[in-house]
Amino acid sequence: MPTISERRERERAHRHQLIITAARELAEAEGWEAVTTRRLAERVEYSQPVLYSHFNGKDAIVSAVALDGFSQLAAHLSHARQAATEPGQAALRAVSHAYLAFATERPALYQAMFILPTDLKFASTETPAPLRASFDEFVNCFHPDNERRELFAEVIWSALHGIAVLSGSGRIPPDGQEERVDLIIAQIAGTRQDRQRHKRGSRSRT
Amino acid sequence: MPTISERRERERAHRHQLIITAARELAEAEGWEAVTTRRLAERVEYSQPVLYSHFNGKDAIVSAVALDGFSQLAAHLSHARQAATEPGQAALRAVSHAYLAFATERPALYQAMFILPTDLKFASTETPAPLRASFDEFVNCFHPDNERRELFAEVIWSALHGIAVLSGSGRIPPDGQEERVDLIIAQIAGTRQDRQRHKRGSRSRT
DNA sequence: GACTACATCCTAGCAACGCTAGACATCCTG
DNA sequence: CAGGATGTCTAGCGTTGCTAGGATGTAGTC
Repeated sequence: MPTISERRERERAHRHQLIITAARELAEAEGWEAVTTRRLAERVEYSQPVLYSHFNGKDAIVSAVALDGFSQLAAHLSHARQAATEPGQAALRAVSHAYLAFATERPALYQAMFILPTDLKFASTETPAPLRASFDEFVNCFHPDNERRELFAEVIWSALHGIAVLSGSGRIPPDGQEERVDLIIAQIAGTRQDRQRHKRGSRSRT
Repeated sequence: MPTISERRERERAHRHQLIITAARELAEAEGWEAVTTRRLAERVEYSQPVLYSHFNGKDAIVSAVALDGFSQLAAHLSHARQAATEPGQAALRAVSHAYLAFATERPALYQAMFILPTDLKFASTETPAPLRASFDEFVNCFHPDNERRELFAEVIWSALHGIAVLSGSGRIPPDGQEERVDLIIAQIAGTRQDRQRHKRGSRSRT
């Protein structure tokens, strides 16, 4: 067993993660426009080319940060959902608030996940697990018998994302978030959803 | 009467608009990453510095394109709303579909309006008229007596924006848009609003 | 009509960007 | 201890947004 190259591989993996966290921290401290390959290299105390031995380019680094972010988001949402006193609407409310809290408290990370161009594959067979896990937190707020729970999850997610990004960029007033979320949940996950159950087949989502 | 400098001012205004449309056309043809100051200057057949005599920088050019876009969007939505056979939910449905159609058919323009960094002031006293006009198209789908019509409009807009941007970037499957919009409208503007009536003393139909 | 004053526009260049080739150093292997 | 592979850095390429300073042409005055 080549224990010697194992150590190298370990060090390499460690440095890989170091780059990712350095990029995230730099972005969270000064914004993504401040994350240049030079400054990032300086921060990890290596020269620029080592970045390219780990990632295909800057976009790949952003993608790695985003993927990390999805893991954190999935954990965050999962925690909120399981902390809810009861499933159903209460869980959905908890997850939704957790989602918006994540978006507002970590804007740079959220930006990497949803706004900056990344290489991540969404909604396909090669979708990374953390992405799917985050999405499933919404899906699992609905009853398994609900054939349209994925559709509901998509819509909820979209609405929350819209609220997050529009208020984050000042397109809608930043205050009153609470009110909007409450309205969405009341309308989407209110009693109506029970009536939907007997209708319509589901769409396919990979 | 300084007819001589008037002509200059006219020519200058004409060139101003020329730059804006050239930027938009270039973005729509090859994407915003292809819109560089050099290529744009070449396209309007002037040198780079003239761009800076019209705009403070590239962001200002993008902002001007975005502002133009909001005028088009407002007209587009207004047309759809007034073409609706009846006000209320039908109008909201028409406006929503028109909004998503605009977003998908003119992705580059939509990107300038909502994703790229711009200097535009939203949701403030100095909000440009076209922005407010676009927003009001949603507001006007609800009955004036509805005290929460602005809130409803914000939520509808947010949800639509979320759908547009998430599917546009492949975060959710691009097909099934129709279904999502239908769901949102049904849930937001559907029968549930009747329940709001006895709760808040208002009704949302136009 | 010549001269000054001014506005307009372009050539040339700066610093910073993402990215890469090739030289240099380091380490394991035989 | 040599040889080769591996890893890292220096240096530089092409492009970006943006700007200084000179050239060119126009307008106004004697």
